[in-house]
Amino acid sequence: MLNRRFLLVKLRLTLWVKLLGEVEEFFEQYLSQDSIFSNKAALQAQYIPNQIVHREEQQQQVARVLAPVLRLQKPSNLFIYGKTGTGKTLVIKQVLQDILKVATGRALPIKIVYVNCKLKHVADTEYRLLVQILRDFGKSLPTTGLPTEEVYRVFYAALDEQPLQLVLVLDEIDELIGKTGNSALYNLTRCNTALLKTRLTLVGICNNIMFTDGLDPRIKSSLSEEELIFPPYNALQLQSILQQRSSLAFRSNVMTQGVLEKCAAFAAREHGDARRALDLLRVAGELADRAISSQVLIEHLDEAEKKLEKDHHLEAVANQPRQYHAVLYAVCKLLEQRSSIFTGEVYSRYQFICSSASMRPLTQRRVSDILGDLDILGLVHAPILSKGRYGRTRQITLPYGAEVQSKIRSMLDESLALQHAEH
DNA sequence: AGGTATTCACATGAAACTATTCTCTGAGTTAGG
DNA sequence: TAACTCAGAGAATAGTTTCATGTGAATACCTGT
Repeated sequence: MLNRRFLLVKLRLTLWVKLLGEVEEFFEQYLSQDSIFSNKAALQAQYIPNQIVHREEQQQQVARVLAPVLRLQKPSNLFIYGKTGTGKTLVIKQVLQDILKVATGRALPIKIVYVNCKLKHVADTEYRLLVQILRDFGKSLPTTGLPTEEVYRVFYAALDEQPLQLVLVLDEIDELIGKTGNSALYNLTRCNTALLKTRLTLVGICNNIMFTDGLDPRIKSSLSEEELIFPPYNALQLQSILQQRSSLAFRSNVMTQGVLEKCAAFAAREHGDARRALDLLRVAGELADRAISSQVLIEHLDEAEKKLEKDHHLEAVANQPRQYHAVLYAVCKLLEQRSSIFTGEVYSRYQFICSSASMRPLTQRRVSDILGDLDILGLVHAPILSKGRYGRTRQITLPYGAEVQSKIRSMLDESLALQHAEH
């Protein structure tokens, strides 16, 4: 008995030492090879390059609209539309940076506040938005508990402490409206009537061009005194953007023929999203680096595309609450047997799963919403289908391959910790 | 044959409710002079 | 008497439930030829 144990321990130890040897060897090799990156940050979304290619015109226009601020006159409010990855945020940040540079040089009382309204629990409600802005003024307020009026009082007081030209940039403003309705924007657009010394200029950025349709016309007219649309990049433009960034990010001669072209083509297919193109290139670079290759090859790019898609799905699933997991699990289980299913079936399976995971089941109304949410997240495909006399429901399928599916299923298994096997 | 009424199985909207997190306020308690 | 503690009220917010209404096309039924 003791002998056997000894042998087992010895075996484990040798395995470990062997593994250690391999890992060590990998590290040695990794270090001996120079990284193919020279400045990886240049491929990240936050990076602001010195020159923004294919957006010169928009840059000029934004600058022209906001220029009066330097003469301490209030510029028109500006509204910017454009799909994700069309350079809206980049352009506005660049222009504001320049304005600030000139202003600080001449000690002009100009302040710029940038808020991303999408950030959950940070600036996605009227209250939180104000608190977030106030933080820029060095005032900290509780995250809850105060009446909104009180927060406004502090807000006005802080803004009016001394004469100031304030430019407030609200990125992804549609998120704010979606959640809180018109009131937040209405109050902000009317801010200038309540302020004595300070002038507030609003710059709204939004991905959804249809967004203003549901907006109160009064807000709409005051918010979009000037409008600017950012068109998507085409494949050629994406290519030159990638060219610019890759020359900053990678060492010379790292790119093989055709990688940038293919990368641009991938992204152009998805409505010209430059952010996605850069992500793709970065991941391809990382994969090449990890494989201790001295060049980024087409294979790395293909692999990167798969990895990005898989990571995107897995991350999205991991971030969902438990009830969403239960619904998704019901969908996965039912789709093991059939190619498409309907809401009612999902609900009854979901109830069963809830009982085996000892969770209190939600109502069908709520589950219907959850299915809609999962559809928006791209975790299920659930278009509404009318079956004539047999009713109207969602036809649900899964939009990803078997490999991702099984990963997701095991992730859900773990999260739900189902006691009795759910077959 | 062609028209229109019905029917199904949910989708969708609105309002109300619940639970959580947090601040503010004032009453009660305690410690120190 | 000042400092501290603690419960209760009030507010914002997220997540749900309840109730009511809407929806689109297959099918059933009716009408006129």
